[in-house]
Amino acid sequence: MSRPNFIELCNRLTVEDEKAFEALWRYLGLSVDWSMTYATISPRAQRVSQVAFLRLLRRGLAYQVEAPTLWDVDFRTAVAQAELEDRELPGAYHRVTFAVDPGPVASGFSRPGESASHRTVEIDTTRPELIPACVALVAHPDDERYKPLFGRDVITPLFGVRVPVKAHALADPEKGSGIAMICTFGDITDVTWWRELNLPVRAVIQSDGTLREVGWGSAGWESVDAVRAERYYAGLTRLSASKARVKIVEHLRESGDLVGEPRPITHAVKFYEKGDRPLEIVTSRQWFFKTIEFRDQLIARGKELAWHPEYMETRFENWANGLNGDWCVSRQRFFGVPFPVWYPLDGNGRPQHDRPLVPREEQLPIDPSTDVPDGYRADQRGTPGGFAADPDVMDTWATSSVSPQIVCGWPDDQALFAVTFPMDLRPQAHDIIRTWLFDSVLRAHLEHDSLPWTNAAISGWVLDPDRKKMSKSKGNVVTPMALLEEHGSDGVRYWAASGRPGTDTAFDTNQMRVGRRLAIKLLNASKFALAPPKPQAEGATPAPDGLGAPKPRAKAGEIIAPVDRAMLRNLAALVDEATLEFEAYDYARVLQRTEEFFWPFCDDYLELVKGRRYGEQSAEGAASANSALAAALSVLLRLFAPFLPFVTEEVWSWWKAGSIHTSAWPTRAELEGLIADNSPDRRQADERIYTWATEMLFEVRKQRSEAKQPMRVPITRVTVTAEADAVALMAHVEADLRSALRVQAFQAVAGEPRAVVVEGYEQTPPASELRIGN
RNA sequence: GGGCGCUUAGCUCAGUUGGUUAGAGCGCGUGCUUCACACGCACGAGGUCAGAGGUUCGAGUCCUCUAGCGCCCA
Repeated sequence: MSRPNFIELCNRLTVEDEKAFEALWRYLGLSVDWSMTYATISPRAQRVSQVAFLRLLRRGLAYQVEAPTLWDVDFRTAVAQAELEDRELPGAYHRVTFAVDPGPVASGFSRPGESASHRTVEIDTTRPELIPACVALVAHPDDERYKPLFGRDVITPLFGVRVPVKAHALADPEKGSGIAMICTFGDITDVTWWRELNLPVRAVIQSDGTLREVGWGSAGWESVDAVRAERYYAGLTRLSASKARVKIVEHLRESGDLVGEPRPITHAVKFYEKGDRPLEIVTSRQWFFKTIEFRDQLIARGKELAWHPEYMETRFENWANGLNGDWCVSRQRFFGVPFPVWYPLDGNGRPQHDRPLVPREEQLPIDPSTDVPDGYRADQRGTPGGFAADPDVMDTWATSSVSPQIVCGWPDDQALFAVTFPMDLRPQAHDIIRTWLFDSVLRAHLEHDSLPWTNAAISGWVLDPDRKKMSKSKGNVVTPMALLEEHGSDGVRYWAASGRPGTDTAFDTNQMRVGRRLAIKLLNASKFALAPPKPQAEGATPAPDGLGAPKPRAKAGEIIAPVDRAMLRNLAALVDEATLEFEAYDYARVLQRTEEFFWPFCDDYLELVKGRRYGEQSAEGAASANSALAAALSVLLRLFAPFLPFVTEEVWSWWKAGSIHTSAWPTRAELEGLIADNSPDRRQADERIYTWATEMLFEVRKQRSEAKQPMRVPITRVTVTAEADAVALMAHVEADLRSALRVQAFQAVAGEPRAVVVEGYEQTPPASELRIGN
């Protein structure tokens, strides 16, 4: 399949996947501007990505170099440090003998303790197949055992290559025999040693993971016995590393260079996070973005960012401190944003990598594999004196890291960019702090000398019901659409919102059911709050399953009842609290607190005002309740709207114009403004009355429950004994209580201690007594 | 090996700068068709706050150590 055809198929798949994603997000009620979606492969994203790349190139912050690079032999691509993961694998230490080259210093003269032991030296290696790639041995500078060897040469087994013995602090005296073989390249430490000790390259692993052909005795591959080296190496060519290992161990055994038997161990091996075979390190030409030299500035940016939760900043800093190289952004793949670069070909058709040809910014995006650089003709592609495209594409994070710039219109819509960048918020999970977040901070720092956003809200993971991380390979992934259909989007969102920032949340359908019940409760409470005074009145048309607007609307009026005022003021306090908590990104607490208000609101307040608002007392009393209910409902709906967007929007549509989601956030003032007198004395008095009422509800309900009397049976008389000022409160709520509790008469008596005596149920005998207070 | 987080009722979790007798939901038990809601209502049982030490008049909360779990990094 050709590269353009492959890309075309990927694009088609992308379009399909995006449809599925968008359908899911819309179903979930995600409140984004759907006109501004983008894909990181779209022309606009490619343009931003390429413009940003060329600007870094011009400033010398993007560079290419032939360098040892982490390489996945199956994906055949370079891999960034951020994409690594360690996996514990069984391996084995092979103890291998190197002969010490007598050299000029060994003149029969020996020091104490130096004897036969320094005619050979034994190293331990887990990768004997890399012996042909060995360029030195290394031990710790303070290691007395090996000090005499520093500066001398040894001869590699089988291949007879003369290599120096070096000292380096990274060599661990505790590990194996305390002296290690440096190969080009077995692991990242090899790269460090190779760089810091200025060693030559003698690479044998190719990009497909097999051993290359080697001309033993030729330049760079000198051997004390090239014929013998050739003989041992012949069978290794084109074998994979693991097969070559088996073969070379046979050879070592035969030559007597293997000491004892391999000793099995378990050790951490670096993998590409998506890969199946250990990473190799191969030398190839790659593009890098300068990162290391900005480490301190990036850490400072991390401190400047408002993290939610704050402790996530540590992860950022740890990552920045652990970086040991610039960011390799080349990927040897087809589908991705191409590097917008060509190379002139010399007379022999060889690309001149140090003289890249770049397009003008206004030409971007381009695909160098199909577009032609200025000054060339299409038929010069790949011909001597012509040009060739850079074959690589960028790391996906290289594009994702400029997503704020993509969204904010950079560099083409300066007006939009000026008002939107830096953005307010990056929401993301903690596992990609080292990639998406870190890289985005880097790019904004380099390009705009600023943060890309002011806040980072770091979420946890959704774990499976057994608290295991969901992963495609483990097969414990739960696909959301079925859930949304079963529990409703509001129910699923309720569960999701209970996960606090930074905290992993186990998948819990039970919480979804709770959320669904809350949504239904809200629907029903709304139906009541908005119902006309007489439920059976003509024109009232409640829909069968609770949907639809009851009409005509309840009659409003001045709020005169103390319990109405107290409820509204409590709600006003909740609004203040919720506003502060939202501003602190503590959304889970807003939901919790709103819910904590809502259930007692239903169970106590609604019950308390039910009779009054049905007109049992007075028109004024009913109107007061109606006004309070309407105001409370309007505010509660808006507090719940971010969590339960669908049910709140439904209820809103019954009686308000426009969408609840574009309505103003509730304020304390809009509630307290409905109340004529908010003086401290009045507040306190109303609050005492309301508390008294809820205590009476509780006491009488408790006794009715203990007496196992159904609600339909009226209570004949309740005698309340309390201190005189408490008894005085009864007058304000007695009518409400009679109705809510089905009590025919209350009698309030001044006295101590407090007691509530239920004197009888119609058609039932005994009175019971229970004390409250002390 | 280093760093971060977690450990509170059977389960999932709240618990603000230390301050009465540690809370909620689910689940559980008892009762209830009460005209918004049985996807509901009322009431109830249920906790040595992982363990040990320390600071304090006072610790779930602060400090130290230990154990277990999880993540990130070597």
